Amino acid sequence: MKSNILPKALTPGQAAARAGLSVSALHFYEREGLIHSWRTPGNQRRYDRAVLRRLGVIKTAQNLGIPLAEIREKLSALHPEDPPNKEQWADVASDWREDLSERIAKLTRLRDALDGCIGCGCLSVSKCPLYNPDDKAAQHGTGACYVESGGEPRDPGSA
Amino acid sequence: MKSNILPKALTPGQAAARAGLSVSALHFYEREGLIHSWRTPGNQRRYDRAVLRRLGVIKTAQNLGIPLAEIREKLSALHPEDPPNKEQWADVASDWREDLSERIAKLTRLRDALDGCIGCGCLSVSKCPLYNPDDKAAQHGTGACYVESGGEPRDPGSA
DNA sequence: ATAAAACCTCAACCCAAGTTGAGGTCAAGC
DNA sequence: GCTTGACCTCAACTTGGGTTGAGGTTTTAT
Repeated sequence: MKSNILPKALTPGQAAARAGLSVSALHFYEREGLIHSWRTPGNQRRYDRAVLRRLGVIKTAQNLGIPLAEIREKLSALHPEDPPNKEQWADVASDWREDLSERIAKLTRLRDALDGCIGCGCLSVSKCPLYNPDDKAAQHGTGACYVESGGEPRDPGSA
Repeated sequence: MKSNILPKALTPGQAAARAGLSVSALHFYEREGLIHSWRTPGNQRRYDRAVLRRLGVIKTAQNLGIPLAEIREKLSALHPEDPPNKEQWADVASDWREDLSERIAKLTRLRDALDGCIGCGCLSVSKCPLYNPDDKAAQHGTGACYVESGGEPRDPGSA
């Protein structure tokens, strides 16, 4: 630690520590076009403090299972260095909000299904939604679709 | 399709089609000890119909981002071939239910945070929870922890 | 002035979760 | 009795998301 005043630029180590990531991950994200840095005369990376927000968003989104490619796409709406303006950010955020809501709904449906299973001894084939593929799914070929409810079937190749 | 009466044993192709998976995935799951089959005199696999439930559970859990290793662990509580009894199943299910609740809570926290961002123009560093790592996280070294709220810090090696 | 810590690039490796393909066998219909 | 499709094994490949290590440079602290 060299000082307590907020530095205007972050070294890789600082950025990594503050984002809770490894330096190699920062390199990786940069190669993948998710973040941006500039160099010192001695060729070392420096990051704008704004990178921390990007990293926060990246980490968070990843945590949700959103692949980096998709994160990059959403983030590409924001200028790589400039602080994003309100509109841009709002667009990204509301896009993700929808995504999030969908995921929440899906998990909630599943949890409810699981609740049913726990409570009712529904192993009797006819009621348990987790058991159901057995009886119903043969009709359209995909299993466990009760939890998808609107997702694309994703034909896995064989039949 | 050879007949409409429910067969007692499923061929790989049937099982795959009804579970919405590929045959190669079934092989893979079997190698990994998640499912079980027996062989015909001619060395071809046959699956008990109960495998469909297992596959449903596997697929569903995977959908939640639960890694196969963990799924295997939970499923190992169930006899590989016998229909699981109520208690066993309830144990597994309620375990997962908790997992699910946690994930839902996390996603919901994130969505709310995002909502705040959209509504309030909180790009001003001081309020936005997605922006916050910048200001707060330096205090304990991990970023974006507002959304973790209880997760382990997971020191990534450097500093 | 020098030693240590942090940094650089590049290539190779790791894991998970499968898929793909080669080369061969089994089973069903005509 | 033969062709066709489903099946078998085994090894290699794929993608995503990084990590590790070698070999060399820059920056910082004393």
